Amino acid sequence: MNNLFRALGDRNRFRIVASLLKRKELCVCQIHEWLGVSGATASNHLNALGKAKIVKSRKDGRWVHYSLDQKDDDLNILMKWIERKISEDSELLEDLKRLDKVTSCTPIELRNRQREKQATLSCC
Amino acid sequence: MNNLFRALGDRNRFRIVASLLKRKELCVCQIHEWLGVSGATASNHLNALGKAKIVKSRKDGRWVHYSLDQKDDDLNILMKWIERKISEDSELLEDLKRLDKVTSCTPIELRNRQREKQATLSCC
DNA sequence: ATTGCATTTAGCTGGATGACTAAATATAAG
DNA sequence: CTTATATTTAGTCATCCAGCTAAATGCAAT
Repeated sequence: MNNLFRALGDRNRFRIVASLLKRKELCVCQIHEWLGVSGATASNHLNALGKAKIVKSRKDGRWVHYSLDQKDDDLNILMKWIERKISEDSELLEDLKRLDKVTSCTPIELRNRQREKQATLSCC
Repeated sequence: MNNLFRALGDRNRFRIVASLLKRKELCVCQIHEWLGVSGATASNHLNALGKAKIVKSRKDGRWVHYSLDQKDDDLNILMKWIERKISEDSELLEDLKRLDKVTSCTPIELRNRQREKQATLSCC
């Protein structure tokens, strides 16, 4: 029981949950970039959240996308509670704004753009 | 925000919260006895929960009684959620049964009984 | 005042854990 | 097949923290 709270008690893991409440699905490299920690550390945190049944993963080529695991109804209620608290937390909201910058110019999209516009040589 | 969860993430602090959901008010020595940790450790955990605004204390002579701080409505909602989860957690329920043994023969009551029945010399 | 008990504070220690880098694995693209 | 990239795993290190004991504080009863 307390393991759930332990998983949510780490600042960066909590930020991950907050980001997934906002963006539904994020890959490891996006989270790694947003948190400002190494990819390995991001991966470890996501693994910890997975063991706590808070998130689930989906493999897509060489990327692994994580999202909130919504199988448990009680946990969904808790997540709603957290979501509401976040909406009152200006510091965290500010933090989450920076998430947009990461997701608007993600490695995936970057690669796609590069592939599409290879001839024109335009880049973000 | 995550500090709340961090406070709840420790096994013994979570047990304290569970005990206070069940018994409304407990003194340090009762918690110390039930948790099976030193009085100093119990005191430290209660202090940590106090800083997280989860519990409040009331001084009564040489004893300090702790109870859930119910000033924050959002926190009350979370506590209700926790209470419901506890009611489904057989291991923790079993754990809480042992709390009755402590509270039914607490230092306070023990002292009172000793004082009252000093002549008869009967004791639990 | 002195003694005794409840609690807190201070100081210490071992274990847990979050961070890193490097190496291993997996997959996609050339 | 080779190279490049994403992720995970392994190993290391520094820090945090829960536990302890001992000492200090606060209170009440003798």
